[in-house]
Amino acid sequence: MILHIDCNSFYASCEVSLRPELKGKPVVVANYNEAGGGIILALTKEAKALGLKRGNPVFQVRDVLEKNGVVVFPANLQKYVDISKRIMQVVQEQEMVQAFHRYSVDEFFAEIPEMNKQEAIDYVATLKEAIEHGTGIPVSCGISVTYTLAKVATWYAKRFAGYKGICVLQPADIEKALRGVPIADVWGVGYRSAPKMGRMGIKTAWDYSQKPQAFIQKSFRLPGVRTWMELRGQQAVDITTPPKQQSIMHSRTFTYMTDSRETLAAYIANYTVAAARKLRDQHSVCRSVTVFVNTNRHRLDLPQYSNTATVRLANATAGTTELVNAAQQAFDSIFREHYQYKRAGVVLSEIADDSAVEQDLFVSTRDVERQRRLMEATDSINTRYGMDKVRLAAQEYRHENREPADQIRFEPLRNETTNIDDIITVR
DNA sequence: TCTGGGGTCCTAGGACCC
DNA sequence: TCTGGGGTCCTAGGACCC
Repeated sequence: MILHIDCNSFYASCEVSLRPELKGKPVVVANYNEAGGGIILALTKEAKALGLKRGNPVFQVRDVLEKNGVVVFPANLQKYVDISKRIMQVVQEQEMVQAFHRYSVDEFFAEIPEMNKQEAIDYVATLKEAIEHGTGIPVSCGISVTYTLAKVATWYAKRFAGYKGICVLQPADIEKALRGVPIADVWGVGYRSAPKMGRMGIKTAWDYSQKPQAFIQKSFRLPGVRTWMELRGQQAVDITTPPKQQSIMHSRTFTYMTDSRETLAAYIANYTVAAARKLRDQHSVCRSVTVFVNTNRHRLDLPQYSNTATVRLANATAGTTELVNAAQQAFDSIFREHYQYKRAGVVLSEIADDSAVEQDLFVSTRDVERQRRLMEATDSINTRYGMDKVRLAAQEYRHENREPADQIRFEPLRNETTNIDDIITVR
């Protein structure tokens, strides 16, 4: 049987677990942005009760936030990853858990032995209690025979208080359960396919599962067939993640639009430096560098332009200077004057282990070694004294002189899991 | 004024080959 | 010049996930 564990309002729960006095209060986590906040990423149920939703731009809901004294935290991914790993530890200490996977920062899958419904509920209740006691994070659990059905079970566990956060779907329960789930809420069905399915008369997960396979194949291709099989109780999804990441991205939406080539080039350099650092931290090298730029897609009154360019390197590398050079080259090939740019980013791909670097005939091993030592030195200086204390000239740029926005109040950024100065005190 | 960031997988179609 | 039939490889873009 497949067990799915889903953390409730994960980012918000993390903040509340470190600030217990906020329990029962409306709390949201939003990504921080100097212009007045980005979008809401997670909210407690008290915040949901105020009508707030995931994805709301902060500026649109500031009145609701302020009037109700909602506590707003800036998103702190590293902290959430740390807490996620602690949850993983707790689960792995439990008996009978096999093939355990962390699917995402807030979701886990495991296999558990066959047992009857009541035994499964009792077993998972113990596990759920261990997680909540060990980390302070409330979770919902679903159990069924495939990954997709286990997620359907969790969908019920979250929605109906009667389940107390645990729902088991046995084969006999599946038809009734699928009849109650809108097709758009099924794992693997996104915002593009759901309306298309609606026009075909597919309203629920059950409707989908009853279509002929050939029809599904023709309309929704392989991913659609996998979802179809899973809903019919046959495992078709592989959730094991590749051991190494295949691409590393760093991108940002700017506070203000800019048409300046120099400013954009400096941003690109910064993003490349950040991505290269991530690459080295996982002991990898990459062979291609992709740069993209976008204008503001919400400003339909302005001319739109989006483009992307990839530069393939002669040799895989993790050296900042080489990667920045490649990124600048890619950027130069797609930059166009007179557009108001709003977003840009860098993607490193064709990633491999740094132990298996092919040697370039034309670069001496001495140069490679010097480059490696330079990266080690800059990384350790920047780790100790702060980001970008040592940087490339290409990263410099003039800050645009703009009035700071009338900002909503964010909680101070605290790193309780990684910074000794921020550690919590327990009495 | 202000609208996120980081990923994976699949496939159609172009560009080649004989 | 055009025509057919049989392939392979690559890549941009779409769709999905959190």
